[in-house]
Amino acid sequence: MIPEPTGSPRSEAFAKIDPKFQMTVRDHVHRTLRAAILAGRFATGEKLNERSLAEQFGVSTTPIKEALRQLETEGLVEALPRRGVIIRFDMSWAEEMILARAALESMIAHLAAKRIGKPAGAELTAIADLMAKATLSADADSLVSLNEQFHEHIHRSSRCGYLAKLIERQQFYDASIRRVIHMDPAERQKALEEHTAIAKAIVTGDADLAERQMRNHVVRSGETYLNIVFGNKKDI
Amino acid sequence: MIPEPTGSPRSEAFAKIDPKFQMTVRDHVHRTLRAAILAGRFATGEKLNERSLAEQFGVSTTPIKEALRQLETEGLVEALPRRGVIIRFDMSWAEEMILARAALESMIAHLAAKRIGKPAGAELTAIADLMAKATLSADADSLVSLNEQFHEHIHRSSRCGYLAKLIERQQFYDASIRRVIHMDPAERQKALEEHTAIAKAIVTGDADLAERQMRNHVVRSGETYLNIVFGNKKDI
DNA sequence: ATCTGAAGTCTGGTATATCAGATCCCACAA
DNA sequence: TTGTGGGATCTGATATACCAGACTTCAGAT
Repeated sequence: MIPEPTGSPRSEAFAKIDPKFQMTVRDHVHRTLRAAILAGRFATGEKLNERSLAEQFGVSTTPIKEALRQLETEGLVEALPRRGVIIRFDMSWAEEMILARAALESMIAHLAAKRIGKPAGAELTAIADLMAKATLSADADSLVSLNEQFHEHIHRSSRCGYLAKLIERQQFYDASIRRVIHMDPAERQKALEEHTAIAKAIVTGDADLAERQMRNHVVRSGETYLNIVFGNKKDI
Repeated sequence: MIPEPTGSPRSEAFAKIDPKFQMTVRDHVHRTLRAAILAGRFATGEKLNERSLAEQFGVSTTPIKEALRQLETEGLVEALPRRGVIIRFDMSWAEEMILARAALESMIAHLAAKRIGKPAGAELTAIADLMAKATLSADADSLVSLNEQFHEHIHRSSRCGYLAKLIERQQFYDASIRRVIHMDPAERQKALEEHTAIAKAIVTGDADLAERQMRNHVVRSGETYLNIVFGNKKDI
């Protein structure tokens, strides 16, 4: 994610830092609350109090309000005008987030298969090869990182900025949970097979196949995450 | 969209008004800005000034900031910390919104085909029949309304709240533009055929067919809208 | 003429104040 | 006991104040 310098005059020039990296209070609140919600630390329907949150974070209500507005647009909380916001997240919501990601990620895989070039295709294959190695050596940390690179590379190859952004918001598990999933040898092997197949389909330009395989991959692995996060309970 | 009373004691009882209907300043600003952006009244990369917007709307900057936060999460503007927000919308963004909607709407059609019951299926068929009548009589206004009902009904039948919400945000054209599109007899006929086919696939429970047809419908009609809004110019 | 950098200005980020709708409580009447 | 209603309280919505980072400008140096 390091931005490339736009025609650096000297080879020793440093890359510009991306303004996005700067942290503001509202972003911190947003990320923290989002993580807490997705971790199930609030019950669906639970009310959030702006003043109380402001006090807990040790800030004023202004950045809290802005963070809540973002969560609202993401669909994780619901705003009842003049009454406050309530949590809107449970297992069924997570299931739908998986479906949304499956739909979008498969669409982007389809486009990537159509639009990827020779060099980018080679890179994708290279990432898949590294995944194969990491799977053999049971290197969970590398797998988590490679997984990210893999999907990120496909996003870039599709040249779809909007879709890529949209997909980012459909993730309800974080890196620590991803690490857990990669500890299981069977799961590791399954994921590798899927990734390899997806890479092959994309590189060979088989858009429809890439789409189907990506969708199945996201749904299947998503269900695995679902079981980890919600502990197999199919209640409610 | 009238909420049904939860066990009204008297048949004469009034239905509760949905709190969502209440309008707040930030919602008004949000909708207005969103419509303006989608109507192409700002150039991509153009900077928005909070104080200037506040003055134009005749309000303080607080609701403006909140509205901008929502637009940011929707992906229509980009926030550069401590530097402001810039517009992020052009034809390619609109194209991706169509693809997103196609992906999500087809996923929801798939689920609706699996989950719809007898009575809801009959209602869907009824809506399709009304569409046929309105198409024959060239009633553009009814078609716009029925179109909304049609998709809304499928959303409800899929029992997917999150996906339905997500889809709502992928619309870059408003009712007035929809009316324009329904003025064209050829387009009207094409849309009717697609709607009829989708309804049939859903009612008969053919999930995969419903999915494919919905996707093609959204992409095709989306391209028509694209041509109207961006006037066929394939530049940039 | 070009570059540097210090001062001034602009503008987003945060804190605080105020208002009004929503909710809660409890006395009082039927 | 149950239900009504008025007032106290809570809390979200909005306005305003203030600070600090970002940008602009321009004088002075090279």
